[in-house]
Amino acid sequence: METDFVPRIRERRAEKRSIRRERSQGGWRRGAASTNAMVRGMATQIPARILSKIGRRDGRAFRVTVQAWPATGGDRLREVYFLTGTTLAARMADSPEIPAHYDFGEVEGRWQRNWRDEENYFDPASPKPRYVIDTPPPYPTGNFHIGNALNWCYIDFIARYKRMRGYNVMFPQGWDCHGLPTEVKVEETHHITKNDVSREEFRSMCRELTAKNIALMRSTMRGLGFSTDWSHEYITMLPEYYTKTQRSFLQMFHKGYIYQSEHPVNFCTRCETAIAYAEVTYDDRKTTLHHFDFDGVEIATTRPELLAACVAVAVHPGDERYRPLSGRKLRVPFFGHKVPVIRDEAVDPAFGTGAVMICTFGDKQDVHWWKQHGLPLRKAIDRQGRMTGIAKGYEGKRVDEARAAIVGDMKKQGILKGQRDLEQRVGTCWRCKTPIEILSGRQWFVRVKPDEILRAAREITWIPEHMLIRLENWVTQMEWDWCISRQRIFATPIPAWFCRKCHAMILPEEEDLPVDPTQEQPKKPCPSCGARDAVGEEDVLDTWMDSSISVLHVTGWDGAGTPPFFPAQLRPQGHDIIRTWACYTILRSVALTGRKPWDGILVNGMVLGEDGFKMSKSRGNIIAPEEILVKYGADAFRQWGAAGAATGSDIMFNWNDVVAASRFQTKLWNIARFALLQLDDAARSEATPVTALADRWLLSRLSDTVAEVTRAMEEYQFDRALRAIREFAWNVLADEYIELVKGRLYAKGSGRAGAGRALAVTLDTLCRLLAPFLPHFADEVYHHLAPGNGSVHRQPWAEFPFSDPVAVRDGGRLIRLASELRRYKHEQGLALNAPFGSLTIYGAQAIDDGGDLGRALNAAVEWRTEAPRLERVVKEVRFHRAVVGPALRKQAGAFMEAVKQLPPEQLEAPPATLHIGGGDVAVPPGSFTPVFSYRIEGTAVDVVTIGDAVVAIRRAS
RNA sequence: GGGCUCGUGGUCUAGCUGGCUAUGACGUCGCCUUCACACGGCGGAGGUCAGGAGUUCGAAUCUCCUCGAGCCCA
Repeated sequence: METDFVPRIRERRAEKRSIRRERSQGGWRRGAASTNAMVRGMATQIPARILSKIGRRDGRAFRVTVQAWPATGGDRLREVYFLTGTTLAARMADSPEIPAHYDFGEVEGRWQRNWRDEENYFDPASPKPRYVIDTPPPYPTGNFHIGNALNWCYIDFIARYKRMRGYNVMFPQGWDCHGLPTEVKVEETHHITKNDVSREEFRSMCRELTAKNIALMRSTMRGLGFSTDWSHEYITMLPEYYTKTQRSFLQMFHKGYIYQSEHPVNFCTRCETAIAYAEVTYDDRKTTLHHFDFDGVEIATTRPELLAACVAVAVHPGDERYRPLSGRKLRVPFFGHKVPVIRDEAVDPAFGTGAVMICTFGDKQDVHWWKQHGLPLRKAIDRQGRMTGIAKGYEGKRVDEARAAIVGDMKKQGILKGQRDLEQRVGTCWRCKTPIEILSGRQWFVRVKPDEILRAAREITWIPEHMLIRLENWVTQMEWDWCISRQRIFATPIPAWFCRKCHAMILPEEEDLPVDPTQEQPKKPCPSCGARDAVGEEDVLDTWMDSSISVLHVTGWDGAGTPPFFPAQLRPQGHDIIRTWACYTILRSVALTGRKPWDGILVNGMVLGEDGFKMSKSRGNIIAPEEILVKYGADAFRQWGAAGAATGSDIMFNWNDVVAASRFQTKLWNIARFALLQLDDAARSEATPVTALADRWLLSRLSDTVAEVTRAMEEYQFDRALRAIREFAWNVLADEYIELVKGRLYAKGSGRAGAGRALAVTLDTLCRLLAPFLPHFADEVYHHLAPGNGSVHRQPWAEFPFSDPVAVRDGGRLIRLASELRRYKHEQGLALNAPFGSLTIYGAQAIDDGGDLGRALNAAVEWRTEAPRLERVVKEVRFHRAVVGPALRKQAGAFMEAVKQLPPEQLEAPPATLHIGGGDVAVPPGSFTPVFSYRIEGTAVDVVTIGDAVVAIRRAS
């Protein structure tokens, strides 16, 4: 039976590959037939997939890890079975307290239930230094997407780190509720349009949907293990918050920041609302370019129906054809008004006839010219998409009807010169695909004062630094003020009325807020004429008006002056919204408090799909955080977030990195498990001295790691921090140290206590370093390590000054000897634990390793300081360019050539000067070292050179 | 069209103020059932550092140009 159970090695390797492949593809399938058959031989009721097997050919002990599906159905289980005799007996592990396998689902769920929200609350009364984070309030779509998740990982790393460093941390969570997407979703789900129900009813439907979506996103955030301060949650659609939005509006109005003006906006004539640029989608459509005679000048246009709105004709300043037109006025066909000819660089002389008509407004370029040249405004299209009174003869016609009619009339009059097809990108309403019109209306604006914004922006620390340039460029080239009015419903109402009698503006008092002017009348009569009949402003505020006071809100703004916790310490956000959220927040903070909003801003990159493009529904490259959580868990995801890319650069999602993270976690678990199983009373006692070389070497390396990780955390370089931890845990601790001292630990001799102590200290420190990144894992291990101490997240940050230069130097040699001799042994075809005979190590200094090397290699080791009786031959020369270059400059190349030509004895004892190119040159000390090889005559001894040591190996027969 | 960023083995990535044999992961190939871990260990192959020019004793790194990609904005 047992022999059946041990497949031949080659088969197992293939099986291992296939298991990996399946795992990387994400799901487990029922195993290959052969595997199943073997398992069925053991326990027929359990369909299972063998993951790994350990056994002994002639012994009794087999261990089999299988993936099993319980007979009752439900989730698959992963368990370890021990084969005793011919039956499978299910057992968890050899230690009941420390399971052999780390079950991330179970552990993460358990800790998330154990952690209490109160542990993360900001304490306003605390004497600790403050660390207030201006967390971004996401739009409650119901999906907390992977880009958010990355950003929140960064925030959580910082929050957890700063708490351990003794800060009073505020990690609030907001929700930026208002906006069109929710309105549209509500219309879809209720099968209505917003005009079918009252404003208030519509708003309440939106609020209901938003609340549902917030709940969904909260649960994803909890699943990722974020240490959010839920006592500082804010929701912009609630009166508590939007009262502040309205208050800020009034204050900015009174300070002269806010004004009204006529301005063009994108408008969907079917939905009868203005829409933002972000809501315009572009379609490639075929249109017709009409050439016609415009008072003697041939003009090409796709929109002849806008002739009534024509306010100028533009030509390129260098276009010779139109030089005579300069300064002239032209008469508009059909409508008779006269328009100037203007010259502008932006006109493409090669397009159409090189002369274009500027209409208010045919496209964005028209708006630009209109603004730049101070042209008059002629409205030819109304909000329903019909021609207005100025389009005499076409009044009341729809745009497309008017176009057909006017083209017909051009033909009749003989001014139509030609037509051709044109591929054109047309801006359309993202929702109904109606081509958008640019219409002018009365809008509210916030005055943008570039100097004010720049001054504050430059007082803020930008990480990475170059992100400030984006803001600077944007602010200095902004042509228009910020339009803050929207013609929508689900948003903060603009708190203003207009007197029906004298049209004066009526504003509420701050203490009367919040108000909805469409639902209520002002408390006081019109200040100009005393009338009591006012019409409420129907426009609402841009949602950036809500979110750009998030920092004021969380720092405790009550409308009077500077808030108590202002400015915040950190604003984390994406670079896609530097020009909006970051810019507007700075503008508003300066306007309302006169100060910068935060000490620093940490800009995270975008998450790109596996194909390298921004994730989007249309590309189908979206990966939801939940998918990763289910397959690999929160801690693996968080590791991906930390290590996937340098802070601030875009990060391409790839499953490999998540898999690598999860493997590191497994490795860490096994390291921790090993260490925990070694811990006895001596190891736990602070009084146990650490004296052995290897142990002191480990602690020195640990100390360096703590310093490096701390430095990286202070600079928000999470990839560097995690890399340092991985390097230490995997290479230094597991591969080098543990392999070296295992023998000492198993031997139960006198040196055991020191190694145990070193392991205990290291594991404790490692838990603290890991806590910000792998909060569940770190708490799990810490709980096993120090059961009475509570959560690792309540512990202070790792601090471990341990400087032992001798241990670093000699320990490094020892480690190198161990690893190179292990490799040598392997190359000789020996199993690594096979007897290795006796070694004599010749070195300049004796190293007291306490017998570690001998045990690790299973060899008798003798250390000698005298020179070996061997022939030494100089093999090559190694140059130290950092010494050679600065000392010799241009002669460096020639110098190195000359050194290579020296006889061996001079390489060992360099001359003071060298003759190069007709002159003597001083040999810089330390500019090169000879590399030796050794030979021996006559005896059956292998010789290996490792660094400056020579090892003579007398193999066991 | 403008701004910003980026281009490093098959794939992803580190490399900041120029100086060891260009880092690591995944993949790949070979060897190893080792008492924490086969989700492991050891080893190998695989690189014109996008291309070109310049500065320098020395360039993945600094400068300029070209090509390509991404993001944001017109």
